[in-house]
Amino acid sequence: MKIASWNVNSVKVRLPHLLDFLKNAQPDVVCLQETKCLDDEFPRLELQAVGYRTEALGQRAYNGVALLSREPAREVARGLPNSGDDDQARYIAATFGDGNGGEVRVASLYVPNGNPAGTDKFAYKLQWLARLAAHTEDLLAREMPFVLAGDYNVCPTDEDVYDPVAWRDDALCRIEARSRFRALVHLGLTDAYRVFHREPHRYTFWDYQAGRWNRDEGLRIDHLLLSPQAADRVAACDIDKAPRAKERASDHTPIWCELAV
DNA sequence: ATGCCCCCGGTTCGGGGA
Repeated sequence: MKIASWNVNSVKVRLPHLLDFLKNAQPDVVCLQETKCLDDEFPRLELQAVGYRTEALGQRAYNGVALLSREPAREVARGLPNSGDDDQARYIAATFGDGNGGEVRVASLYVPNGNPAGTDKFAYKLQWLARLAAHTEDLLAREMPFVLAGDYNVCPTDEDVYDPVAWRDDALCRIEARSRFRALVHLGLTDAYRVFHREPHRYTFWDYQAGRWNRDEGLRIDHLLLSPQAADRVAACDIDKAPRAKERASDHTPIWCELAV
């Protein structure tokens, strides 16, 4: 089962690139972030025409997450279970069959950016990561394969950013954000990318400004975190840089992993 | 030090992104 994650920065604008990605990468499940559209504006028919079903949690203009899949999604959860009165569209999860009698729980999540550090936005980011960790403890108790996929807006180490000094006080690199991310991972999750790639300076995001893509000056902030049962089955993981090179690209590019059945 | 670029809608600027 091939599972991909991609912050598309508007699913409507990026639809041609998304259709290309589906055709070229042939994923079974795709986790989207920053869809930036209401659910009834989601381009479901165009995706259905190439064999994908859609489960979406959107809002107007900002945020928005979705799951695309070849097989039907079951037990769809919209929003973190412990989200209280937080109505920002940042989490959707569902269970998918692996085609061999097994099942995998997949979440598409979009952690708040949190800039500038030290503001209420930063506090919201840290609180959101804490809520995600609390929910992850419940998921772990189920002892099943699951993948928490998405734009974490956290650059885990200085090896994951082109200029750690320039970014040290950014909300993506701040110690508090890294600490919350580490606490999440240390519950027992595995960073799928680092199972297969140990080299530093591999990125999933390149800012639109200042020619960052052309200089390969980016950050690794999109992650696939695996439960122990999923980590035992992971057969491959990589970043697909091709979509970022296109005209009118998202500032993020897809990351994917393959779980062996 | 700031902005560069991109997307959205209350559109022709400001908010948010990261």
